[in-house]
Amino acid sequence: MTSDCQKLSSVLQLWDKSLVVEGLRQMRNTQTMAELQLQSPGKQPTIRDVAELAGVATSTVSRALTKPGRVNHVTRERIEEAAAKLNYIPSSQARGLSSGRTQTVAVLVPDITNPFYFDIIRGTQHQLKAAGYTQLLVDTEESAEMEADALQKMRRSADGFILAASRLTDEQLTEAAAQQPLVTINRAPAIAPTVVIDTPSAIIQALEHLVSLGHTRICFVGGPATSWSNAKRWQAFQVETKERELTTSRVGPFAPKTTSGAAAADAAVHTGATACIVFNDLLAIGMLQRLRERGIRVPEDMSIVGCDDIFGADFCNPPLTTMASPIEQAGRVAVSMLLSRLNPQYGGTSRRLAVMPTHLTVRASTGPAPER
Amino acid sequence: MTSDCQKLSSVLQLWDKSLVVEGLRQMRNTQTMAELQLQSPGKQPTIRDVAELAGVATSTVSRALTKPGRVNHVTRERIEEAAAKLNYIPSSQARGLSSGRTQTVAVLVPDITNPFYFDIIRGTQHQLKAAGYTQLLVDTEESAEMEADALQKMRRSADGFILAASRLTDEQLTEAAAQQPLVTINRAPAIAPTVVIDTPSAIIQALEHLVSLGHTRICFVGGPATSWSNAKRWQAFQVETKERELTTSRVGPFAPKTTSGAAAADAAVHTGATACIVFNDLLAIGMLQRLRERGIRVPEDMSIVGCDDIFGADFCNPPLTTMASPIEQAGRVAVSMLLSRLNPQYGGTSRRLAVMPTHLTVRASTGPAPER
DNA sequence: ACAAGGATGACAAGCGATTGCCAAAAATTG
DNA sequence: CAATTTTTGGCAATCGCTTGTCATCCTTGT
Repeated sequence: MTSDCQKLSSVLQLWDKSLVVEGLRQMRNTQTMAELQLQSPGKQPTIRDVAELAGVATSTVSRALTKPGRVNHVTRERIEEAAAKLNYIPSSQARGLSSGRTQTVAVLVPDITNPFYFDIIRGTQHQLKAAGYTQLLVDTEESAEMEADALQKMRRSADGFILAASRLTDEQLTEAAAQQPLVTINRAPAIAPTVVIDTPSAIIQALEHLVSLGHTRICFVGGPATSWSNAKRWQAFQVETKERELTTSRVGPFAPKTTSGAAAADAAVHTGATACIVFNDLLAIGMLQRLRERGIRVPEDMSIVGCDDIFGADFCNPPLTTMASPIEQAGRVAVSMLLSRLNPQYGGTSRRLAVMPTHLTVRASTGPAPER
Repeated sequence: MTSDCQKLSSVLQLWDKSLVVEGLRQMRNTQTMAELQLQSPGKQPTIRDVAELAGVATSTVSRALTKPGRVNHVTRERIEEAAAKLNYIPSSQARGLSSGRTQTVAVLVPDITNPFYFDIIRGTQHQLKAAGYTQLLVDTEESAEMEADALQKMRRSADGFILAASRLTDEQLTEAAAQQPLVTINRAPAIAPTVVIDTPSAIIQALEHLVSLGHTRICFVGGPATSWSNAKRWQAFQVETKERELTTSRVGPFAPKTTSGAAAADAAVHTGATACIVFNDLLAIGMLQRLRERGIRVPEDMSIVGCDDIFGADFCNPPLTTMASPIEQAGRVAVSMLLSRLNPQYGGTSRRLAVMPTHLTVRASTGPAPER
């Protein structure tokens, strides 16, 4: 992959002249440590080792460590001490095998590189870790097939699933929800509990904002055809623009990536609209770039409203007016909905639907409609 | 979290008037399906079910599915057919228990929300999936302690580790490397195999670029104190600026976030430098914002060079000149280095060091030095 | 046609935990 | 102080799969 020796040595020289020597020295170290490890037979301490050291049965160790109260206070301390001394960590594999639960939740997102999902991932990650669960991140690459596949393949290895912006059909989703506990994000009309982001209401806010700036010809720049939120946003857009007697147009579908922005911008300009409501910020940012290239000024000639308020929306040029919502929190709520289903004993009232509020964040990409 | 009923219903109305009904209907569906499932005793088909259906022993099923060639061609087909019919998925738990390998690799990054790591994550994810491994993402929140902790806690559940920009001390790292297979990214002087991004050479390119633009007073804006790459970049900066007899200054350390950009910008301006080489793009973008607020023009009054070429570097204002490198590829290479260690049979020559090339991407944040 | 050898598949012993069941010990009660 | 209840901790059976060992069967060579 990289041309090696020559480049390497010059680089090393610059970085750390003693690297190679250092490496060798430490190599030797390892050797020694590895040997030390091999003295003890099975490398990792098992529950048996702990039991032996503490002078109890393995079952007692297991209970001491998982069922507080089931074991005498003082015995437990002795066990914990032994466990600590051996640096014992229970094998999640073995634990999962016998208990049937993996303490793992899989989070499926259409595209890891989309900053929108970053926030969701961060939210789920936090919440899951707090509950002692492990998160399994899966990138489904915008493909319903991969999504269904992952759902199948991992049904044994995850206790539950969180589907962000699922691309599955309603039937697939219903079926999947019957097979395993799952919570969706931004996908409401399904059997599964859902966290939705209230973008329709955001659309209203955006439209009012644009109307107040004097815009009358507004274009809806659509996202992926299979996206449920896209459909809902379009629906809200239609209803609201009709009420307000605005002239509308629609272009798309476009992939939710900055690279699709060029085509989207050109199409939008072609409609003659003076303002666009764009499926998401990624696309909107791409449009901004293209409009700038074409010499179309934002917001003087064209106003742009994005959606999601992702990383970057505040520092692009011009900064993007966008429909913001607590995405990270959506992730957290999704997790707690899922966990309350997985552990009905703890979980309080497990809701079937959570609606995350949205608000319009006005920045510099929207302005008064151009005079005609 | 959200005010419920009222808002909910209004939202539902807008979205899907039949949602509730729909929900109930599907609820019933599930009930039925769940019942169906309960008819078969153990819910998920096991290897035994497959063996029975195919008329062979479980061991044969196991071999047919994992050791191609060990089982007769025709028997295998029969088994595969049976497995497919039952929709059998082996339990990774059980498999791991007996085989001792989890087919899982943990990737530790200091901050999931940093776009730099996004690319790494994407790279590792791809490569791991291709090799049939599962990726476990861990956010260590820039903390050496959490990192060490995760390394301990997960040593049973992961076959190997990839540490991106590890915050561990050399001793900790050496110890960790002795305990389990691990590959580091951007952390060379350690026992473990490493993928480094050749930023020192990028620093040279950046300096040459700035010099060619007439800059003589250059400021190094430092990142986290515990960051190895930061140290190396500073080192390269020092060496190269001395050779070129430039006037230098250094500010920092700053957290690698846009929010730290304000302080960084103010400090940099205070040094009187006309150009900055900034630890990373995140910080640089933050500085850009602050400089703009303060009316300091970029690049007319001050040139800025970032590092990493992250998402956003191309559309911030002005677009950022930055030291780019194939980050995603770095992730991929790290994975293949790790896997070649985990599976010595396949793996070819397992390198101990891979150096990723860098190049300067010049955009609009650098320009001629201001006249004095 | 028979012995040697390789291919094939079954048996059974784990892997490291959990957990139902039960007996011994301790605490409570009358 | 005996009887009863409650704790406490051990035994052993699983969980679902892998793998070492070994018997069987089918090829071959002679």
